[in-house]
Amino acid sequence: MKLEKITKQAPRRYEDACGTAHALDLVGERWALLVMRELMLGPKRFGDLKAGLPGLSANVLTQRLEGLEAAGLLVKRRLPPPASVQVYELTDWGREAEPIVGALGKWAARSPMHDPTLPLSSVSMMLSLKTMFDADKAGDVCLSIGFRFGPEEFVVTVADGVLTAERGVAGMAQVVLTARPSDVAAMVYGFRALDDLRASGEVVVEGDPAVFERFTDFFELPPKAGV
Amino acid sequence: MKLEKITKQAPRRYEDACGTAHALDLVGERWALLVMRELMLGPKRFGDLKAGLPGLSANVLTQRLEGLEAAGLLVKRRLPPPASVQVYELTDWGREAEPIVGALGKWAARSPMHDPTLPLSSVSMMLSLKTMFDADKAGDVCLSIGFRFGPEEFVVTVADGVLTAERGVAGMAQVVLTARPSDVAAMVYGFRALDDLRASGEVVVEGDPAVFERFTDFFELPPKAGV
DNA sequence: CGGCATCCGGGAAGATACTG
DNA sequence: CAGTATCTTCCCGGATGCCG
Repeated sequence: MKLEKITKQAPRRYEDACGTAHALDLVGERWALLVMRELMLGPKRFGDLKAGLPGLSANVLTQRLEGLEAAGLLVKRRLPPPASVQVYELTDWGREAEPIVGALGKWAARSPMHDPTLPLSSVSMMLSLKTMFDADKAGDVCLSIGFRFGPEEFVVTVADGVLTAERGVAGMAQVVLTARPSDVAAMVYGFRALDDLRASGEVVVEGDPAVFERFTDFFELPPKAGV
Repeated sequence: MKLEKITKQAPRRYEDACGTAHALDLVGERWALLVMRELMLGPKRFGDLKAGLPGLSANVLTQRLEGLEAAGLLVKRRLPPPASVQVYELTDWGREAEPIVGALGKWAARSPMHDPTLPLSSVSMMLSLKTMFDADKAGDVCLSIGFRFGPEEFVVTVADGVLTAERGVAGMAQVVLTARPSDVAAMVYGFRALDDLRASGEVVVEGDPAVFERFTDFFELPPKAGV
């Protein structure tokens, strides 16, 4: 007897013509924007999404995926054989929210109660690099760094004052780091030294470590607000 | 016997170093960002905030104001005599969220289910003008429009491809409109003609109506996504 | 009237267990 | 692995009432 599904009452909305209010109708529910964040660097499977969002339970993830799909922000797609696996992928419009996600992150980094030492997902680490990159500090330096986070690999390149971060084969880069995302954050934002983390075995470097240390100079956390 | 306040359990947080997640810790609760929106053009009183946010109940507004104050995004201030009235005012850091609020609005305006004919507050109307202004369309035109929304007055100026919108004395402008915010939106975004709304008495113009009609050419809604 | 506390009903979020 | 079903907890929204 589970045919009480007829109700399907409309989701709660701000009845407001303001675009900001409508944005919150679309992505204002808890976890929704973080689900989009996890998809910003490419499609993901249900389980990988859940793994990147500790604290999010499966039923809520299902609801958010349904809502975001209904809004036209993502699509459920089946990868071609031999993978034949179901993934969730942002639409073009969904991807257009990336600068907003980045701007939110940069803005909130000024919060006195922001704790940058908490764990974070590999995708948010990569997006953080894109957001906090300072082109002036980089000048015309040209370099590439590969990151291995367990089975996930990313390549970050800096050239002509532009930083790009994408999924790719880490081994293609000048230097390759094998680390946890939070350790990369600690090094890039100056909380821990590379040598320190290499000594404890938490970070493994293939290639010239000096290239990565140069790379970390391109980033700086913004000053805290108020205080 | 109301000393059961000891609980005070910590607010629910995403335990995530990602700046975006922390932004949602700060302003991710329902209504929080819209409360900030209402304060973007200057301090407001409790009752005026509530009036600008239909559907928001007083107890929830109290909670949001407490949360935003604890986060350092706004301060509760008492106006000097003879007003001697309590108002809520964004901090500098809080005001820095304005481009994010604007970007969210512009992004969400592309939603197929966005209904720009719903009512909206005077503040969101003014912010909408700032966000959707197209400098290329304006060229080097120079003009000023005054808006009267009941007791609230705003002045919008366009000069050298820059639009500013602030509280001020509407009568100082070249043209003054007395209207509801949603009627201004209808004209600016091309759903209704000025003459039409003047004929029905919903909009009153002091000064040259042609100046306002020129003004409306500087705005256009973005194309809908997907479809 | 403005600001805040209290109580209540409904619904969303969170945790766990279960199924194909 | 990819969800669904169920239960509990908590938040949201509305109403009421107190107090300055």
